[in-house]
Amino acid sequence: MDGMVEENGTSGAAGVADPLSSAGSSAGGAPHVVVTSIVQLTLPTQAPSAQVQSVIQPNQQSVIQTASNIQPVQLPKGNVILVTKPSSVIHTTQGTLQTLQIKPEPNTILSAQGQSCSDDSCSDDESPKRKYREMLTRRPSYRKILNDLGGAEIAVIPADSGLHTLAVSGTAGGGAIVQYANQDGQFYVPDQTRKRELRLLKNREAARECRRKKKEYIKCLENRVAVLENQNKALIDELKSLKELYCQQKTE
DNA sequence: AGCAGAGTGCGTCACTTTCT
DNA sequence: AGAAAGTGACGCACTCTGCT
Repeated sequence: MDGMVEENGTSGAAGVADPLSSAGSSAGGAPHVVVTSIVQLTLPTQAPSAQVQSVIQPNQQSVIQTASNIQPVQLPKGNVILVTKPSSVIHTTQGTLQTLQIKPEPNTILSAQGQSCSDDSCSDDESPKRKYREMLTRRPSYRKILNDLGGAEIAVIPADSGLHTLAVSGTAGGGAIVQYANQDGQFYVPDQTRKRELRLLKNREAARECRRKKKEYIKCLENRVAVLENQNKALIDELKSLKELYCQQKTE
């Protein structure tokens, strides 16, 4: 039996763009597909299942690390197989390596371009407009990614934020609210203006939060890079010493 | 000191995704 | 389906840094 790697519950997010590589470019350029997730990994020679965590890159070899503090979960059906390279490397808790041959299941959606798709959403419509839309499909939100990674907590907006203040008192913390005088000389804020101000304020807060989460996400990826670089270095060293040992035994 | 360019954060718009 | 939340892109302001 071959090993199988599945992503949990992001089947609707096929073909998402990497926020790092897509920085500064919108619709132009080929989208680089990156999905981060908790995945369920079944190894042929290991325990029935092991919970792993990874940055998965379709069309590329993917390095997957197990996280000992994560409990295995039951995954829903209809998952996305993301690792399609036969020689993807899996790091298990035991530190052993497995080379996996991964085969798409009948109901599999592959998120990388030009790969098999048997889902209803993949019709025969190959119009440029549809392709363009598919290309623009967003990756999951940073909240979702971070939740999937089981990493940093998303902070709750404090109760004394400007948003709350505005909702209660109708005064904006940031921009000015346009006021009008009625026939009695009293000032009032037109409903439309108030709605707009509220929307702008909310969006301001949302943008701030989004940037914070983006930074957190990038930090998370950078940490992962550091870990993987260390592991890579250790593996190279190990390979080197094994080679030396082999050469020694050969010459004897 | 003055200037130019890079880097960063913010507010806003437009659009997508998620929630109710 | 409509509202709310999330986010990419853009332009602007500000700071920092290296150069003259």
